[in-house]
Amino acid sequence: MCYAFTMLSRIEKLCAEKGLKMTEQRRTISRVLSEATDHPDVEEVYQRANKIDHRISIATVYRTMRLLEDASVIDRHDFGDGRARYEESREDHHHLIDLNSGEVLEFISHEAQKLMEKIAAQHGYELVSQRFEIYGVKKGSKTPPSRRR
Amino acid sequence: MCYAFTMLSRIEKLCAEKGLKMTEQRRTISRVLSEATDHPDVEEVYQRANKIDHRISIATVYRTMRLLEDASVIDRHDFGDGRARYEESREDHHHLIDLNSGEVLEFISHEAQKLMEKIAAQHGYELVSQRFEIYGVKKGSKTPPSRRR
DNA sequence: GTAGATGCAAAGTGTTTGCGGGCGG
DNA sequence: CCGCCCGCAAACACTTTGCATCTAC
Repeated sequence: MCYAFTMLSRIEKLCAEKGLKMTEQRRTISRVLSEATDHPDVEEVYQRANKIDHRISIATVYRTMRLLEDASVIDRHDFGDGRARYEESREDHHHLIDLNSGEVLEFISHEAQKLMEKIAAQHGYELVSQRFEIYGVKKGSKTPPSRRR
Repeated sequence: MCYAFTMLSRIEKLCAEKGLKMTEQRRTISRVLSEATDHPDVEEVYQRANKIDHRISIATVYRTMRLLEDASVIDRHDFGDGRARYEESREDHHHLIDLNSGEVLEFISHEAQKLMEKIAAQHGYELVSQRFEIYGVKKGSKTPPSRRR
């Protein structure tokens, strides 16, 4: 239940580190993000934040998302639909995108992690980030439709 | 040496299949694409095509890229810089993106391929496409800089 | 009190599209 | 010659930004 506490400590840590102000808008957006279990886009975050506090503009959402992303508090993803999707940062998980429903499933694969590091090393590179995404349709379903914005 | 032949046969096959016209513009764009060894974006393809035949507009490049992509003649990628990058379709290779130079290295990994199929299957999905990308910096180099458009 | 945050609307970017004219089959 | 294709410019979707105002510290 200590969502609020958990979330605040994380954000406050960020603000302390970077000397940022903890405004009402940032608090609201942070709350929305820490309560989300999906991968909302900016518009969606904006809608949810607006329900809580309608004095919030989409420009602020964009600015705050970038802020939190730069601080590594959230991760930005691009699942191929032309806009950014976000989630609180966590380690070691990847995504399986259902091309029919747009639903995003998460999975963990240590194998993948090790494989990436190995390949990076083989090429003389240091792994900074990676993308390991699977796009598929439920077994037995028909149309492997055309994605796209 | 038979670049033109190889390329034409591919495109002509596509045109035959889909009943499309082989216009001068499409021929030029196809030639540019089959000669490329990198992963040009639309602007770059446009520049190269324009050098060969300046009666070509960027709108046509966009339309042709989509056409070829839909026909699975080329693959579209998104390496996180906000625009689409293309290459002739080939199987089983993935990308390592140098975050400092933007350079894209290719590598093959059967392990990755098998891993993806396994994971998709485990979740009851049929693998349609995947993304296996490594973003890194050369070992020993400093700034793991900020990407972004 | 002041640096930094916000809201608003305008500007940017990459991409798509409606339309009249042009060209390949 | 007919229908698909092209160039042009306007429209789009998402994101960023300049400026005046407001607010957390």
